[in-house]
Amino acid sequence: MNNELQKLSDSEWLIMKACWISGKSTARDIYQKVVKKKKWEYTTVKTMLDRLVKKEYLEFEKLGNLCLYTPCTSNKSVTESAIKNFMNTILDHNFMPIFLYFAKDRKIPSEDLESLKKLIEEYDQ
Amino acid sequence: MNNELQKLSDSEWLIMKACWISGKSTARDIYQKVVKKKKWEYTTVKTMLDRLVKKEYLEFEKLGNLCLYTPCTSNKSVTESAIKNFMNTILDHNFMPIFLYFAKDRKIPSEDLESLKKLIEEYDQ
DNA sequence: TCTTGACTACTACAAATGTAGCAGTATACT
DNA sequence: AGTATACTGCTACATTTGTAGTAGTCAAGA
Repeated sequence: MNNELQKLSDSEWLIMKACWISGKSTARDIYQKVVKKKKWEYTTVKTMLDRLVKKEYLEFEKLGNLCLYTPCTSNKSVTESAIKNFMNTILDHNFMPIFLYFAKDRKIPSEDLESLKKLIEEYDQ
Repeated sequence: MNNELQKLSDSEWLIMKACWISGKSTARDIYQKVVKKKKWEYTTVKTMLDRLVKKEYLEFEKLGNLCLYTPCTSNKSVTESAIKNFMNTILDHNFMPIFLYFAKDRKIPSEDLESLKKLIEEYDQ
């Protein structure tokens, strides 16, 4: 479900990540997480939260005079459609450039390598 | 070099792909390729070409009254930085979601699988 | 040479995005 | 109770993106 969501901008991704980590949170909570990465004003974060509600990535709720925001999309499914879109519009379903990038990236945790090998085995039989 | 280029939008990607395939081309050439995928007006394509010149992805040249556009960026390097940005802002350098997506995608050409295996071998020694 | 069509240069305009500011109200401290 | 704070709701405004339209010019055919 939740299929036809509008795309997220890079900035909105940053906000959503904080929301997914925190679960139901006040604007200030999210602000405090996010400001460590980006020097945004509180109201900037607030604006983006409200836009994410409008885009139906977050649910909105009031507790007294506080605004609470809760993710109503999962990180997993949103990430998946981001990948799908990326493979579609940028890479034309060609995985090689990613694999090359992966292979060149010397910072890869070796568990990733292991998982990948396992996936290939499975896929391969 | 050519490092700090502005990001391309999805639509601009479509145009750039046509440009990379065609090399130096007139606006009409590009339009004819692109219109098969997107029902854009000629002037829409023209506008995007001009924006891509401004963004320094294309070089501009006149031949008589014709406008010629030539890529001055390589598909490879632009793709690479798109991947970099994607890994950065969306996936936090975690390759697993891509691999999972790859593994689930039953339409993968088996050469891709082979190449991936080879890459892993190399990386793994 | 007049007309028609192709091309370009320039302009347009709404929606999305980045980035807040401000005024008003609710709270909490003195 | 009065004052300083914290929050919210609303507004703002420049830039980027999507998507053209139009007027003027050049070239080719009648």
